[in-house]
Amino acid sequence: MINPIGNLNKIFDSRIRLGVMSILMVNEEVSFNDLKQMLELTDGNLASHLSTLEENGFLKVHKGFVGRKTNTTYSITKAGEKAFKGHLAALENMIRSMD
Amino acid sequence: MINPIGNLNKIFDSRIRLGVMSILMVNEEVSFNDLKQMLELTDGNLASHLSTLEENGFLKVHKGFVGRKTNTTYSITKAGEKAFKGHLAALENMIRSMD
DNA sequence: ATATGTAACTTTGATTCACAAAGTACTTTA
DNA sequence: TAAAGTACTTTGTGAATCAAAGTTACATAT
Repeated sequence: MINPIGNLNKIFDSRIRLGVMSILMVNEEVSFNDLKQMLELTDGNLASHLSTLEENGFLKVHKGFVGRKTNTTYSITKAGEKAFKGHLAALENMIRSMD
Repeated sequence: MINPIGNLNKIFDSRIRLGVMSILMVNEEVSFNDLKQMLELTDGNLASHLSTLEENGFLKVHKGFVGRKTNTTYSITKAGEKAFKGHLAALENMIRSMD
């Protein structure tokens, strides 16, 4: 591929999805509310980006409890990790291999 | 800023504008047609992204000739370089400073 | 002189995306 | 019982993306 942007993953063009993935790369499991606060998003906005990532098989959802309150957490899948690493590699490649 | 995506530049959410900038970071001057071929874009699509970058003061345009044919070239501005470097730093920060 | 070609756009129109705000269902705490 | 929290979904609006076609201006070939 000569085209320097051809290997970038379209899913990660979104800064929010990029942010979610980068958080999940270094944190095994993160709750909906923590993501919401870290990224300063409304519920609806976060939920829609999370479902895009889930539909693409990049993360998985765990519905549980903290004490008696519902608590949904998210973690990255193998496929998500692979795709995200691939995207970062493409970014690095684009930036450095141009000379 | 705690929010890991808060320092990303919105202009560079677009893969195409990211590609243009990364090309112009390492090539002093690049023609419209070269950009078009490198990024595999239609005229209109490239032109619109270029004008967004220009409106933001990130690149400048030189209208010249090659022999007798018109030849428009683009180069990065100081502001563009600064913004792009800032964006890359924010990306790196986001990816690495999360633990 | 006419037609064809090339460069660099602009315009148009359709589709998709992003986002806030409001609504929903369920539970919990005061 | 009322208020608040969790995790959504729905709705509506505006913005962004893109291909395709049209445009302007010059160049070259016939």
